[in-house]
Amino acid sequence: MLNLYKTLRKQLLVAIEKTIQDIAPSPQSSGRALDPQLVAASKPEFGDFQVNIALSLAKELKQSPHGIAMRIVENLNIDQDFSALCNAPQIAGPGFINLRIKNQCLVAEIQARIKDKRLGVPLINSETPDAITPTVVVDFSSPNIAKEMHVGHLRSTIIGDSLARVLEFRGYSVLRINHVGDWGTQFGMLITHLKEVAPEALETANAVDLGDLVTFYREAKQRFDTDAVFQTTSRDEVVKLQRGDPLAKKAWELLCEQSRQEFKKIYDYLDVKLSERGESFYNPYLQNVVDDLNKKGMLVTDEGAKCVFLDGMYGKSGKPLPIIIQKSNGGFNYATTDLAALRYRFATPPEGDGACRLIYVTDAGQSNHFQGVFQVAKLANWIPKASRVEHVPFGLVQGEDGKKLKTRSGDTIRLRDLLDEAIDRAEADLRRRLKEESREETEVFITRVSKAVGLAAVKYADLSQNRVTNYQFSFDRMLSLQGNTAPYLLYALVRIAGISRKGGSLDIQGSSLEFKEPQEWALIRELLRFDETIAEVEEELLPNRLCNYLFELSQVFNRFYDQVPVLKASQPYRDSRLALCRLTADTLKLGMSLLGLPILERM
RNA sequence: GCGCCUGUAGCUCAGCGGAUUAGAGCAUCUGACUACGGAUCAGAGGGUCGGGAGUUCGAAUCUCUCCAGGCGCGCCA
Repeated sequence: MLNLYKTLRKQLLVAIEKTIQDIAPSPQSSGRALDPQLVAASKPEFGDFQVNIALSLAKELKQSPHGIAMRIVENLNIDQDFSALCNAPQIAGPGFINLRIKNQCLVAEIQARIKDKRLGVPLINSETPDAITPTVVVDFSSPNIAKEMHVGHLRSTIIGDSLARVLEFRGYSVLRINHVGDWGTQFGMLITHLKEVAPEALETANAVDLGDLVTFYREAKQRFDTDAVFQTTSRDEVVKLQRGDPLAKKAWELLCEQSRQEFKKIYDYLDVKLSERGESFYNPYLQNVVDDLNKKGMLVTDEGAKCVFLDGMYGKSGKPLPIIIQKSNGGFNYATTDLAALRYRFATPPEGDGACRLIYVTDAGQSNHFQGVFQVAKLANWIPKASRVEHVPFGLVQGEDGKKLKTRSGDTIRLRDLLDEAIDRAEADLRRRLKEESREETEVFITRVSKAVGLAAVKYADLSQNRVTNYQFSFDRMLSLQGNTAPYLLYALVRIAGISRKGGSLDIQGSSLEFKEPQEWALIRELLRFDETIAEVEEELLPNRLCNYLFELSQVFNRFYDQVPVLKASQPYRDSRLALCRLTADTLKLGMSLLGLPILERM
């Protein structure tokens, strides 16, 4: 109902302006930015929208809020366009103005949706088709080379993918960047260690498999933490790599390629598309970061490292906390890379992405880091005007014990295993159900449905929570097929497909719709909320808002389905109800596809 | 110690500064299959929105403070 909202807002502004002039005519009071405080009604019985401005104007105009509300309503009633849109406004409580959209307008909206594949969601450039398509960078997933993806990567991957899908649907040119960890000290560690224990891995492709690499990595990490000599050798190895040493580079390429193959399997499985552009990509730009910061006088050499000190950032013992741009041995680290990446993403093509918005989907533990990086970028004037840089943090994945699942010490659930188990459980559940209902289905059907249900359940469990909070990882909860879960949404879809199979054509033109049941009107209102939900997700980058909406839509639909007959109804109700079914299915399908969830007709 | 985040029903969580009953789901209890798939629907019980203060006509929501938990805090990313 975004377009109705906009229209109403305009009409309200006129009426409020007039009201202010009536009560307290003054040159200052006109022409300023007024907020009509038009919001969705807090309860269905209050209508569709409520206007709250009378209460805040009361003090300023020294009149009762109720009186002001009455005058606003009078002025609204003069407007014939308004009267065509809304029933007579009601004043409630101290001075709220309740608005209810006329039924015929709601029906017209529904008719428009039936013909609109975008279901009311406008394209970003729909009003200015000649404008350049704005580019948004979504930086997500970003596993580390030589490590296996674990449940922590799942959050970044799924959330990032969903945000990218929403932005793409809105018409942005989205760069899905996989900022893989392929360039840090970890590499020095690994190469140094492999030189000793498995030199063939550095010369021959696929000499060891990823599982072994993970073990080597773990060993290397342990040596790094305990052995000072190994530490220095490792760091120097990184510097060699960063300076382009051919042997180090060759070893590095082999390791990357091996990991890449493994990552791809997971991404294909999850139906996630990404462009790999790891940290190493920005290597040629690192020195510039140092030089430019130096020119701007922002660098301080401290204990041999080149640092930026920011106001208000202190470490353990109250000492100012630096952001290290170049290490004492000449190497660069992640702040430098992130700064180089930020510049590249804003820079105009071809030597940059020309983005207007940067979105980083990483765990909340990196909040401080990004805050620092963004602040340095701001001070250095590297963030163009009218552009946005956002860290999209998400909480930890905790074990049943409430503690963080360790990523480096080894006790991690492999992502692949998690997904497989989800699918296995979905399959067992499906087979049990088939037996109970004496249904016969082919193995192909069972495999396909289990995979879709399992993966959808895992994804949805993650997406449906506010990403900021930690979440306790639990197979049982994740895979539960009851309540606010993917299977519930899928089931609503399956029911509609069932109606269609039983002879209800969903190919409705919707030229003569007629509704009479409250369950129909509730469903209509719910369907029309889709566009504002998408707008919200685009702005706040919270996919759980879309999940909530789809769940509520499914609930409202199930109520309608349960209480209002469709196929047995007489015309014109039968076709009108079929139109609602069709629109519900379209909305669910589109919404679920924006979450990256698979869709089924039968389950 | 400092910084960031979180604290809402037994459990998992929604909640856009607004209306005498703060919402879902799970779990518990009670109903509904001669029905378009019951993986559903109707209903019940269950809350000092961590504590306190402040701003406001109005606070779960904004500010401050305290308490509890999580994460981070110099050359890992």
